[in-house]
Amino acid sequence: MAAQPPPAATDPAGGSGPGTPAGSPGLRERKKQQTREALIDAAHRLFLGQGFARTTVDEIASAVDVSQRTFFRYFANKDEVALAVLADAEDHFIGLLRRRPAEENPLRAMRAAIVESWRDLGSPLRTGSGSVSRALELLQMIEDNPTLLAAHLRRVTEQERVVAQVIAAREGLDPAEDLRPTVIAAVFGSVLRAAHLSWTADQEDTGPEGMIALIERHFDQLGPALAGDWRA
Amino acid sequence: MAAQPPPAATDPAGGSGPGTPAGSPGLRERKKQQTREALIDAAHRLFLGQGFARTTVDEIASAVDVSQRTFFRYFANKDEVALAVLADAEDHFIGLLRRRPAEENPLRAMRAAIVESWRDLGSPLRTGSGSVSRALELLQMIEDNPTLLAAHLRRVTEQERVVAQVIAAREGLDPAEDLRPTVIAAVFGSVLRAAHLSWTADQEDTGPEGMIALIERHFDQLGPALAGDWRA
DNA sequence: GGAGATTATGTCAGCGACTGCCATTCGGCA
DNA sequence: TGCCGAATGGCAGTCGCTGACATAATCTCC
Repeated sequence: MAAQPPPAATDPAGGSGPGTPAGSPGLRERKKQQTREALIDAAHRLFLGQGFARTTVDEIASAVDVSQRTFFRYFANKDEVALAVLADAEDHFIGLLRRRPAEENPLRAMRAAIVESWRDLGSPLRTGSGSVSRALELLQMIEDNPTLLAAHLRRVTEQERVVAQVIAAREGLDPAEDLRPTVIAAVFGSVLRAAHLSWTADQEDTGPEGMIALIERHFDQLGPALAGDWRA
Repeated sequence: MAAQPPPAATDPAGGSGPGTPAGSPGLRERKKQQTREALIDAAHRLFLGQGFARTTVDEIASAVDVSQRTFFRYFANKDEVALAVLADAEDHFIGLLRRRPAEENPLRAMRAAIVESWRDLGSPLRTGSGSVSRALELLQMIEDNPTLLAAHLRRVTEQERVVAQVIAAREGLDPAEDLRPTVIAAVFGSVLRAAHLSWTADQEDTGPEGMIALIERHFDQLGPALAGDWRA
């Protein structure tokens, strides 16, 4: 959904070439991944150091020693490089959701998948140690920057559409007919966002366990919140 | 929340001057409102006619015969002029929500307020007849434009925060302590957005009643969607 | 291992959004 | 009428982003 170079005009990355049997990526492919990651890295360093708005694309590009034009062939805009790692994490989550057992009801499946997803983010498997604390810094930065926040929310919304499709498929429903998948996906997104907000508000609990606990707390409020009289 | 000139640097509009006892707005004030509305009008005409991206700020400004610089004193960016009328409608909704009777439970209050709000939009009271069909065109345009959609979602999210505060106040709760207001506000936002999407998808039902019916249908799916097994 | 087809990269020119600065004009008010 | 503050205009400049074309690197196949 977002792991690759994306909306850029000529798409420098993209699946391993036509001839390559997907066995080994090939030199060209490896180089592309390399520059992509270098760009993300440099961008994050600069963003966190001097702020998103005060960092120009030229700075990022020359930090990696490529032209500005090349930067824009990897990322459609400045926002995208900032949100790239989150986008990757979201893709990972979707994969996990798809693999949840079919017997689980939708809400349980989503909850389990998101928890798994944060666990994985904390494990040493992921590239770049300290992904979790970096994620926190990123979320903080996003929350502080209107432009970034807008772009992030758009991404998240798009992801909700995908979640709705997955849920509908699991239950054998047509999303155009039955509103429940869409509604439940939206509700799920809401709970997540509320949890993210809490996480960035409290500066404590930076580990993945802290986030997981927060997510579960918010999930647990869903029933009570929807129940009739709160003062009862 | 967004009815006035906003985040612009020097804020050309703003409450009636210091000396003015708020009785009559004064010429200066009237002129400002006038240019503001003229800008919004011209912008919408151009956007709907030739597309958002293909309309330059210069075009909008010269259509109203003001300088580009002046445009940016009224609106912080091109997005804002496109979303201005929606922002006003949202403010109206918040006002209605505040006036709902205290006995209603939160979800009922929100549902009633949003329905009222759309009714009002359809009534001849509002400026510019055909506000509703214009709203539909706007939502369509927003949905088709990534940048606009992002900006819109940010606005909507900000509004959710306000809704959560209002709900918390109604129930005498502290939003920092009790997660329920935040969660329910988010859920409400989700339902609305899902309804908006349906509205722009189906091209029929352009009247306010069509939208109201859609909103209620989505609300009604909330319970079933959250209930355990969908196949039961 | 080299010719030729692909594809990534660099360079350049240009548009459009947005901002700071200063001069000018206009409405409010004594 | 004349002063004050606020709104406007004009201008120069930065930055994000794009199209077009030339160059250089990789890949493919013989």
